[in-house]
Amino acid sequence: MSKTTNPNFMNGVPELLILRLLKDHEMYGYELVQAIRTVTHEAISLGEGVVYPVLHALEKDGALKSRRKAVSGRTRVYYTVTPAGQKRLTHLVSNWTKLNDVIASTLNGGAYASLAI
Amino acid sequence: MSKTTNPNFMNGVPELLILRLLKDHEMYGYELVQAIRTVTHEAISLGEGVVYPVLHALEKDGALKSRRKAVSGRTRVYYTVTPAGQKRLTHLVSNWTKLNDVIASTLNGGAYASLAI
DNA sequence: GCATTATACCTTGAACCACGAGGTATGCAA
DNA sequence: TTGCATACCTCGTGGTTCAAGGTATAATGC
Repeated sequence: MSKTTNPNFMNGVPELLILRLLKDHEMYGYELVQAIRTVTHEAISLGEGVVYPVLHALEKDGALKSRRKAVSGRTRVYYTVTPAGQKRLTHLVSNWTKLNDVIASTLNGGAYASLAI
Repeated sequence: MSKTTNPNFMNGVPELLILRLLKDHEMYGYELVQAIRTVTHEAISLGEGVVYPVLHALEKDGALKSRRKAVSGRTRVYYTVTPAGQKRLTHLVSNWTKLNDVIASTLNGGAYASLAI
């Protein structure tokens, strides 16, 4: 009777990164794709197929707000974080940090000592 | 033409935890399910539906070795890490650490300063 | 003596996310 | 004028994780 209560505990990292980057600067999708690559020194490389859907979902949820802006003939859609988005970001960061701590301590083996074997 | 080169960059954490725990002690599936819960202080709770398939896959890949053992009428399947599994663990840990570092530095905002804006 | 819980193994179907590939369109450089 | 970079988007696939179910034995509770 497996009783797990983690709703997909590892997911949502793209969302986390995107919210975090947008918190500092208003950005548009295409820019984000490259910013993530640059910021993570190529370690993480999210394609447009990941970024755009996340952006749309976050806006639909009220975590982001967008405005269209014409730049030299092309249209860019700039996104900014709403107060709701800010709250969501805080929550995601705290979750990630917690998760990370327990994984790190498990890898270091320290936590296992607490087990009664 | 999105060009991403991360084959599902966030996955494989259950595998990582299982290999890490088995490295210290020979364990059986049901025991692992609870060990993970205990070790992570309930932060991560992998069900049997996660653990058993991972165990089978790892054994099939030669990363684990199993032996059946009868304990008070019940049969337990104990798993140990093979040299190949040890190598795999090392690799997974290094990947996880690297990934983690870039995410952490992104969250801290330090990395963004390296962007030419 | 009987029912429930804990132990111990397992599989399966759905859900979800990330991915790659494709599609449209404009501007600029070779 | 051909190609590449910019800039937006969607869709189908695939791989993981999930909950829920199934089987069977031992121990505990009433």
